[in-house]
Amino acid sequence: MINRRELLGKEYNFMFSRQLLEEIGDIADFVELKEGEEVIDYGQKADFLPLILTGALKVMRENSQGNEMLLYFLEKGDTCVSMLNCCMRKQKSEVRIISETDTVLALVPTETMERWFVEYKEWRTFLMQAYYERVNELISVIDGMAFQQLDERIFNYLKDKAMVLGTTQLHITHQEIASDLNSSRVVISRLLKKLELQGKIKIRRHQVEIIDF
DNA sequence: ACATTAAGTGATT
DNA sequence: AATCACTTAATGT
Repeated sequence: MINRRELLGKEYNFMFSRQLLEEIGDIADFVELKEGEEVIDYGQKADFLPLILTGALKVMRENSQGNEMLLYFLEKGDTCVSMLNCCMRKQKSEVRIISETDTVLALVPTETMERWFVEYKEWRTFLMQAYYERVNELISVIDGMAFQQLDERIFNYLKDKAMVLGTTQLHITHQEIASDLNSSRVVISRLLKKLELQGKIKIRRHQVEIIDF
């Protein structure tokens, strides 16, 4: 087991009172995930809400034919509000969540969460804020799909990814980009080449470096 | 040396 | 922007 209090304090000190931090530390289930491990799958139910202490998660969405794409990343200090439906209202998950990096989560049981909602103003504020941020994020996802050219989407995707990973050197294949954006490898390769010619990125095998942040 | 996987190219829809 | 068919390059066994 790890220094859970220290980890908690690091991201949530300014958000939560000492008392609430204590409660989280006592009650939440702290889990460590390796990169690529699944938090929840489509159709699953959950009875917890994850607070992200370190690392990042990616939230995926798929259609009935099994085409899957990335919705957005979640970082330390975030929580996954799309799981609120899932755990509070006993709904099945509409998304799949996977760890993008090694990650530490604090899983808060539903009942506890509901009690906190009554007892702690900061907790209400936190959830409302998280909700607000996700709605905005989703709107930009829609903008991307509806109004942007694919090359813009790729570039934004790369910048997002660089942001959550904290590096401009991304270890990624063209196929992986294609999967996340629900496109095909061939067109990704061509558009990456175009972005490179524009001086925005640098392409190496298994790697894309962002130049023009 | 051979197989596998990633990436590049031209043509077509 | 997607798909097909094919080539080339890099990497693992």
